[in-house]
Amino acid sequence: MAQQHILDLHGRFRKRRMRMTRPRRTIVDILGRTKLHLSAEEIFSRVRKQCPSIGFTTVYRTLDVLEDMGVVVKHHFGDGRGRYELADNPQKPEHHHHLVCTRCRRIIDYDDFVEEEVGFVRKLERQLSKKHVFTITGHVIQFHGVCRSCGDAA
Amino acid sequence: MAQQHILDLHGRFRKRRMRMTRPRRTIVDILGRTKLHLSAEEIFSRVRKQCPSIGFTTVYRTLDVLEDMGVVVKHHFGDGRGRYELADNPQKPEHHHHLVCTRCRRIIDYDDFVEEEVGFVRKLERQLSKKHVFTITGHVIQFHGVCRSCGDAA
DNA sequence: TTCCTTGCAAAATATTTGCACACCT
DNA sequence: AGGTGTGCAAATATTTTGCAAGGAA
Repeated sequence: MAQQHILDLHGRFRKRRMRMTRPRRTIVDILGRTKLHLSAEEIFSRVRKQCPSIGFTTVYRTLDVLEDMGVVVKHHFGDGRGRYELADNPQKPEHHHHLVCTRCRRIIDYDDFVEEEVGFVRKLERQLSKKHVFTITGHVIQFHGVCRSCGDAA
Repeated sequence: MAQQHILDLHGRFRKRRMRMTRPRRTIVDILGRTKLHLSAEEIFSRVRKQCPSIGFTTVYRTLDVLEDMGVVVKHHFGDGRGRYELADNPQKPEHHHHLVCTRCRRIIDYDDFVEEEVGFVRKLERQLSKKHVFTITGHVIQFHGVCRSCGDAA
């Protein structure tokens, strides 16, 4: 819950003339308590445990809103459904690059070589942006393959 | 059609105990004639112009097979549908990194700074692979933002 | 009290599967 | 002939929308 104060959700919602409601609080809370990248369905099932009256639709709508506000980040890892994480999760580094296991679908957030990588990406963005007259607002960097457990099992 | 000989589809299918059929030929042909990243539906609609009897299901099944064979690459650009391109398209460089316009959904294949980028990615892959005991088989690198036309219009 | 939010049911999208028939080799 | 490939319809899976009722400020 503490993080909710840090995030100042209430204030951020108010600025948008939006209300702080139980579903919204619950969803942010759940995202703040996991290191995983949850799908809407996974979030829904956890939400129901805390508050069975909340519907699936609300989960989707809330995630959209939170994404819009920059509170959550939505990812696509190639399994056909969106996955969400808190943009600023106290449990994770602020580096949204991933290793994606194509067997078990596990996602590993890596935080190695971040500085080199960030430096490289920034430079590349500057160059591409200029050359293609393209305003870059974000990027996706993923490495796909087989994780240790799946590799061992093989 | 010429490329079909280059690709030696017939032989590659035979090796898998699979047959060279009209739908398969047609779909590869269509992918070989465009620089775009077509969705299954877009491919289907082009297929029908050449051969109206081919069904949607066949398009999906064929694309799966071709992906499996390494003839086509499937991409996800965040709009909820898969998009396909020939892995070795004579019309495009062999570099599957993209700029994705979040307004008009246009995809720009860039081929600038490829050498630096490939070098960097290889190095990163080696390091990550070792550190996380993860066998890397591929990667996704995309930059999202607003393309020139959409930016001008704004 | 205002009007933002929500839940439910239904719709919209995207993709997959079962099955009988058609077609390569 | 024999097994692979295909079309159609139906099933899945995921996400979105209409609308009346509920709830935060």
